[in-house]
Amino acid sequence: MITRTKYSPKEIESKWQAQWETEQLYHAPDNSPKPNFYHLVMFPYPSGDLHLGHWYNYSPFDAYGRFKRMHGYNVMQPMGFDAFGLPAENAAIKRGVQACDWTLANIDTMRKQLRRMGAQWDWQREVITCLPDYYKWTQWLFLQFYKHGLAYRTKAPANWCPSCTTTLANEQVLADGTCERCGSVVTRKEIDQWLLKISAYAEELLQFSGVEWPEKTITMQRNWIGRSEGAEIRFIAHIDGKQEEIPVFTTRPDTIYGVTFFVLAPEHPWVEKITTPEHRASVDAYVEQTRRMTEIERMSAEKGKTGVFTGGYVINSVSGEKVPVWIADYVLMGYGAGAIMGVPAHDQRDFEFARKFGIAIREVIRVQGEEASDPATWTEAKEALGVMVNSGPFDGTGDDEAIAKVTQYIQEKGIGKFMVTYRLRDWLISRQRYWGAPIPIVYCPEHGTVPVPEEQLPVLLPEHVQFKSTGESPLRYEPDFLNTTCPICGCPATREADTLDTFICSSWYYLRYADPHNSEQAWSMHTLKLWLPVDQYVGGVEHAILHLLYSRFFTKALRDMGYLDFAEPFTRLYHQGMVLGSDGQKMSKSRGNVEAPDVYLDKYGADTVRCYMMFIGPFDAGGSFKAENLEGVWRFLNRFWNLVTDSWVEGHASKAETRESGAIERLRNKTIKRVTEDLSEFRFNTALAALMECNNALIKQQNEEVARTVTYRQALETMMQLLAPMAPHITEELWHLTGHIGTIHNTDWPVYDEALTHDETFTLVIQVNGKVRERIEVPATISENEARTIALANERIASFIGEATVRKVIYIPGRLVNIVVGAV
RNA sequence: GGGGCGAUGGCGGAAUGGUAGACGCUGAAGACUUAAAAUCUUCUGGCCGCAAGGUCGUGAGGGUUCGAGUCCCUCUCGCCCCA
Repeated sequence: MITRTKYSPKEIESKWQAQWETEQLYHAPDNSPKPNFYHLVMFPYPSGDLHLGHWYNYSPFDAYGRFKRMHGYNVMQPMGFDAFGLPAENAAIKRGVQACDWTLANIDTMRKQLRRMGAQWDWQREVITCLPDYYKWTQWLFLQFYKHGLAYRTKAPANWCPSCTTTLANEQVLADGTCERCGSVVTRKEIDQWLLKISAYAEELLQFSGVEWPEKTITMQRNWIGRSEGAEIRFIAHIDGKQEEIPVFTTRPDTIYGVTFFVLAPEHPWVEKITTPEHRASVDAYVEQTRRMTEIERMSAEKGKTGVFTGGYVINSVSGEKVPVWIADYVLMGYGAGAIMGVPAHDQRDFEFARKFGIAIREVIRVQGEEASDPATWTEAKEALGVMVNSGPFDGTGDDEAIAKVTQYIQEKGIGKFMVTYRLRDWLISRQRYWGAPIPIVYCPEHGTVPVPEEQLPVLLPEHVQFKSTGESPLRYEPDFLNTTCPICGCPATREADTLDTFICSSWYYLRYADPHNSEQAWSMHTLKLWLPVDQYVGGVEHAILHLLYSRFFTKALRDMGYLDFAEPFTRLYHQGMVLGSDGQKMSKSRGNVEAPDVYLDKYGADTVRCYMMFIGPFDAGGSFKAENLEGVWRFLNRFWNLVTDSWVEGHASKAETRESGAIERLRNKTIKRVTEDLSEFRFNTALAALMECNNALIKQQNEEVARTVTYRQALETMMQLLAPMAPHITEELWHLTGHIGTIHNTDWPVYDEALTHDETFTLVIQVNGKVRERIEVPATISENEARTIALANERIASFIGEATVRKVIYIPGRLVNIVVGAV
């Protein structure tokens, strides 16, 4: 016997959150007898505000984790903070606060907001990447990469803002190539920087064995890595009387006889040597002009080709022909060899270039069956494979063997070789920034680059620094930090003043969650074996390339170093969609369509907001946030609350069942099936719809006799359990109100009997020529013959058939009869 | 330019090749109320019809099929990724 009460989420939600926390209900122990399930969502940047996007992402995620928990798994669902990065530094510069204080205060706020969700976060495993007990191991990992030859330092171009006198991250350079802060044109500057050799894993990163990832994400990574097969061919240059070789990479060695010019990237070291004095001025000007441009601008197809002649020539080592050397910005230093052979007839970009500068276009590949034509009349390059023509000894070599034949020829002659190149470049990890993990390297005048010994880690980041706009890390102006001694000889030495890209921090956090408090190691093999790889990973598709590729690289590299024993970090991956403003546009302050969840939390409580997020639509599709639609979910939860409390107010259930009990039991089984299947497949919206339907059906009968049966109450109890993953507070409260002991979240997920998931009758649809003409309620057990007979005997149907001849009768069990009639 | 995804009522969205529009929002009418809110009931794709019912209808156009929102082809528009 209970008393009728009003659903007041405010009271029950904070009550249960406190209770769960006291019991540490959501801590996943390492030594559970249950099977472990590692359920991970991408950790947030601590902006200090848990916005609607987070709610949209985390609500269904948590519901799925709870669903797995009720299936008997020891679910580890950790939460942490990706806490290094620019916003903290900008806040520090702008408002004079310390980056560390700002970040930690934000984390406190967000932790509170995250608690209000009532999600099953395992707070005992929290990681915060900006704290020394975490970044100590980030630094340690860097040293392991260094030790294994996977980290190296070299001069690399960085985005440089001449007005702010600082380097910028790629993300800070706007699409038009200007600085996001001051609007000046960003140029490129060569600086000594650290890189990780991700390219060494290019080939393996193309493999995705054993992972269940969205196909499009796999494709995006494959395209990003950009494997291409071809040949390296060396061209001959005569410099200062000496014969030199310049290699180029081409995917089309079969077009070698079509080379009519040669292009070097403006940064190519040979530019200096090959340029003749009379072209020096124009070449220098062009190089300077190119330096001001971003790669995006350079590669832009709309821009039109530019370039200048160097005055120099190289010799095509296959044909022996002498061709002019140009420089042009469409050739990038970072890809291939930084030089290309220009084959205007069969490469569109070369074609455009040749047209613009009046360079000859020579056809050397002809698609079979095509007539010879004058390339001067072409409007575009012919890139298709074909038979070699105008190619000396190779004339007539066909499609399938042309590339192989030429490749073989150059290998034999020693003027080139088969080669695979990748678009993927090494990962530049130096940031001339303060708020990141210091790179644990010391520069000694005697011993050069010296790694900080592991036992001296962490290299602590000073908490109070001065910011100057010199374009260098602020750490360079912290003598206490910068000045140290050489670990080898003890002489005065300087520390590396750059910090690590924050993507390094997030490339291994999922490993640390397995063993977050280990002060001896980054993790122990033992705990890793318990939890890794991540069973289910949820996060935005915007990380399809960077974070997800870097993490895979880390995993593979660490496997090869012997620190772990699996090849892929995330077994199953799911991308949530994006939640939009009520106008269907991306939420942004400038559009004025930003919605803060807190308002709705105060009004409706977390359960309603959670459920609404799931009800918007398919999880991977995203959708518009519409405040008025919260009402629907709110009403549903209230109706459910009232139904349950009213039902139990009546006291004990009656012993006798009624005629309707069977239908209730069928409804219960049907609902279990629908919700189970929907949640397994991340279809939270339809799972809720099924529960709403069930609720509506039970409400219809709440004043009938059947409402006092054990069966009816059992249906309500099942509903509490089915709803529990999505609305954890209200269901927990009702579970206890209705006399249950212990948390609903540890109960076993309801099971259904397939036989009871179908009604005893169904609506048989009768069609004539595919048009629905009649619907008849028939027993589920009806035979085909009976169904046909009923259909043909039906009066209405007879009138539709009229005098026509019945040509065919199609019967779909459990659904319909279609009578196909033709003219008399 | 290439690749991918999508287009269903006033709105968000449901639909193993088989009853299009579940579920929810909005709107309308009614009940309760001094009144309002909340709640409850009924209706809510267009057109014709008093009704029964008919008819059209899933971006456009073709095709396959007894039957197409669903499969195939062409096109339009939108979003994402790559260039």
